[in-house]
Amino acid sequence: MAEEVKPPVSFIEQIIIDDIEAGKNGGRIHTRFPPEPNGYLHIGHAKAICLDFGMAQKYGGKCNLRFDDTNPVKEDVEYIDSIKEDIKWLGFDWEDREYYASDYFGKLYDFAVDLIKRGLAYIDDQPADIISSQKGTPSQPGIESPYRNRSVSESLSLFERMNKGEFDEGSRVLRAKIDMTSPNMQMRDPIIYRIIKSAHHRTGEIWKVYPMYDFAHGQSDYFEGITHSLCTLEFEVHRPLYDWLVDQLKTNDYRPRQIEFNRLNLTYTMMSKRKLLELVQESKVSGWDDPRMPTLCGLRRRGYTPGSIRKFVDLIGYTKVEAINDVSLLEHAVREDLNICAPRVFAVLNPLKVIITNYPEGKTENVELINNPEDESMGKREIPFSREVFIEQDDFMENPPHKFFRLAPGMEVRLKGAYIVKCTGYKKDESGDIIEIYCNYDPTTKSGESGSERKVKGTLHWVSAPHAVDAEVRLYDRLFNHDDPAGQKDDDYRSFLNPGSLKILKHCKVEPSLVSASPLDKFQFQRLGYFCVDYDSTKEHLVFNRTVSLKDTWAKIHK
RNA sequence: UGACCCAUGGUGUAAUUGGCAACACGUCGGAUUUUGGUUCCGCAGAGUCCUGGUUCGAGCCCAGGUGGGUCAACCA
Repeated sequence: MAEEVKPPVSFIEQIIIDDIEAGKNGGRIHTRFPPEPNGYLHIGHAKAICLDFGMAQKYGGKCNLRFDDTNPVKEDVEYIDSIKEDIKWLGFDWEDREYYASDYFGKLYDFAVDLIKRGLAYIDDQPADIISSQKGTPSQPGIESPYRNRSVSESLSLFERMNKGEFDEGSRVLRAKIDMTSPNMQMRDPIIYRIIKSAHHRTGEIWKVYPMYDFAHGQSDYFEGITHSLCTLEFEVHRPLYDWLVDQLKTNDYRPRQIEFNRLNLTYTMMSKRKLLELVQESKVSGWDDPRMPTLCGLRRRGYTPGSIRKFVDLIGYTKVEAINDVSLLEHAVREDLNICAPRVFAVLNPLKVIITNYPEGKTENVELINNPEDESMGKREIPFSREVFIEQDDFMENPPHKFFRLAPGMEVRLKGAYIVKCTGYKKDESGDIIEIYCNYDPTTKSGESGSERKVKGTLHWVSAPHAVDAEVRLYDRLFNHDDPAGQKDDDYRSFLNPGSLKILKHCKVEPSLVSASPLDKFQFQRLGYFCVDYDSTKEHLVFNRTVSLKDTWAKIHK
């Protein structure tokens, strides 16, 4: 019937398809994901991971994991495990191809020596500020260093002595000899090696000189046989340098190609590693895995599924436009995923006691409930029902507005899975707060039995009071109340922190089946939202995190 | 006195490469529903940043503007 609509491919995927057809690099597809081990992965990295691993997977290629560890002062082993865990969690596998830029320090050093010998690199003895001032500005050409034309043998011996530790950090650098008048600043004799005397997490004290990013990345791609080196837009101006270096290195037809795509930006979210670190250090959040953080460990703790993140990334696509994606699309992706896989349970966040006055005292009966109407194979369960139940405070109003399909004096509702009840009265305390509701139930209306056909407007979730289990529920909302918290020149992002981003509810009542739940288990609290068990949770003290609320048409109408 | 990149409904992407601007999310209606969820149906919403040019025909090609972004770390 329906026309076969071929799913659109991104411009990058189109290039890959074309390259395969043209037989470029022997028709091979080989990508890499190159994180720097200096922080935790966030959802922006997930976008890159899905592309790097996804393209390899789809086109019968491979994707390497390569830690870009060229700067020992900023990087640490501590991050390596978390990065690997997050990639696996997302559902990708680098098999045995776990590499480090530091694996290539020897080859890189040799290549640098080779460039010096070919007159394409030289040692500059000037300090950083002088080199910087000679670089010119984007609109003015730079001027050449007085050391630019020193002899090959002098550069060679200085480079060797730099690596032996004979000189102080910052006293000399190795520069590629390209073009100080290039309109592209990256080509104005870029620094390719600098002296660093800190120990490296993998190579220890062996090296005293370390390659810069530009001198490591493209060559590492080349050494690994990468065909498509995918990175974000800000590296676009580095591409001529990437190509220049590959040109000096290549010996046959093979060459890696750098292609840039747009970074992920999300509304009400901040993606800068540095600022996220500040939030952690200033205790604005509980840590890198605070459920409000856009880190993968934060999203995981919040209850996001790997599938929902992949789905989201798939939805937003890859282009060269600097876009800001709406978080509501991410939320849509989790709801869609969780709707299929999360079992439904009853939990009352703000309990209000209902006494069913005509129900026998001391009686308990079990009622049967479907675990997930979207998936029959998830089966059924029984929960206890009795004379006293808790309902949500929001589900009762003394003076209800039009179209309020819940409980109010004289009104009838169904307690889902159990009986239809009618409100006969209520009690207030001295301060006027409603503390108890009285109802009559209709014994002929039990779910599944003949009298249950009768329709009522509203259906409420509930928990039997004597059987209820206490739980703590953490309600999370967006961390910032500005849709672009980091993009405001005149205001610090901290001024946009949402004071209501975390509300802790201590005395929630949940159905007894939940005591056996373990951390990261996901549920739909019926009529409320999706929740998952927090790491802090124990059998004695249950803790749930709200992943995302259900869509709430009533709240919207009523706003 | 620069170079490079980008510009399509509110948002994100498409458009068989020059042939009636489509999809998703969101919004707004309606149906179904023992979740005000889900599902289903439907409406509204852009004539493709501007000005010219080429062409029978331009979102797509060309020229010139405008607007936005990136580049001046011994960071990646």
